[in-house]
Amino acid sequence: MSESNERPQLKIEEAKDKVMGAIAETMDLYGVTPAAANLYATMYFEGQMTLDEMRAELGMSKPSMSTSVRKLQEIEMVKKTFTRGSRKHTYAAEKDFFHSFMAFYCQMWEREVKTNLGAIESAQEDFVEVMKDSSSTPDIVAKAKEYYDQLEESKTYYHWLGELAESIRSGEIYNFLPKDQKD
Amino acid sequence: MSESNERPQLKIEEAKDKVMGAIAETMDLYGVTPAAANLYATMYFEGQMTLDEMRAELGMSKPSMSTSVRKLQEIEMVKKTFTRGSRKHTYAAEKDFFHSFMAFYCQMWEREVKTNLGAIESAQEDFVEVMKDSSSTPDIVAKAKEYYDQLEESKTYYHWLGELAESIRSGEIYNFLPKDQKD
DNA sequence: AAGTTTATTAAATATTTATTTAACGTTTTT
DNA sequence: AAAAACGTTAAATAAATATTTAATAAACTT
Repeated sequence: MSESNERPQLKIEEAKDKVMGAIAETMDLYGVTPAAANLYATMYFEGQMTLDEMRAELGMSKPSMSTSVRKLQEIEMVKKTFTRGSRKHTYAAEKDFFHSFMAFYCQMWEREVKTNLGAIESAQEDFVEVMKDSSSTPDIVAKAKEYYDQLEESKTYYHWLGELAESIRSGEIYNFLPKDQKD
Repeated sequence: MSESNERPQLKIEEAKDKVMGAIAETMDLYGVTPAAANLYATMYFEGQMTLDEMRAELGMSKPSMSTSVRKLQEIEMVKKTFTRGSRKHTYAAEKDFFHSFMAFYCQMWEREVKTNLGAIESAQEDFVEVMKDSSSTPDIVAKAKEYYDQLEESKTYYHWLGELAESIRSGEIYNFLPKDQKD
């Protein structure tokens, strides 16, 4: 690094830091650890990296990098890259935010739909049984019906959420909201 | 509570518990504490509640209820209700999940767009300056341009995310994905 | 096959976050 | 005006989570 390009070089680093800071700051929203957030922010401006390079860059332990990378792979924000000749594994940041958005939210929403809809269906069966049970007093039956209806109403939401996830996975959503919309 | 309705009554409680469990379990996705998650799950099957009733129901401290309620109000999953005659504040769960979805995600995405887009704009200005700087070597300029372009590309995503939030806030999204879609 | 490099797992530690107890301020009631 | 009820804030404790060091396992090289 020569003396004449030090100032611009510094400016580049500062500019990168601004963006990296913002990314790391908003990534808590994605439920990742600070280490993983910083790692992604770093990788966003790098090509592929090895665990050792990550550790050197962030000044953290290798297992921490290993764990963080795995977490980031789970939500598809980092992908493994193949590098012939090197024994070290290499990874690269997924830079297409549309892809990350899809992977993260669809996974999350699908889990929510599955878990809650499952519980709702099961509970509704119970409420029906209570309503049919001859030992239920009228006010018990009324309560059961009230809860049943409340759950039935909520199913509309979970179906919608599932549809939303599906339309994002399929890309159909972009017919409604184009990627390159200018306004 | 008479002896004859104990079985159905128990069944109702068990059915509620299933749904409450699922709600509490998936609410970690919304970044709330376990106390807040359990509180919302409880309130979902109740009408309005006072802090003391919450504490009694969950067996937790009053400040914990106070904090949890405030957090849930922030993401609009609980709203304050007016009860004339009582000095105690009363709160009720927002049972319209569409509303909660909107409040939570739009707030989150708008924060992300604002923070990251702000940093990106600022960084891009820096990269432009580096490119115009006569003391920058050709490879420095090339690097600056590369980063500039990468950021420019990413702006498409943030604009899209902002649009998505807007269409959810306005309800326009339901033209594309109707609430009551059956399939 | 032995030795070396790399990644992962396990156990221990450090840090952060959630929760509680205690204190405070505000509002209402008498 | 004094006392009581209620909610919130502050400090302390408890619990959970992230991170590290140390140990293990797997893959490659010679």
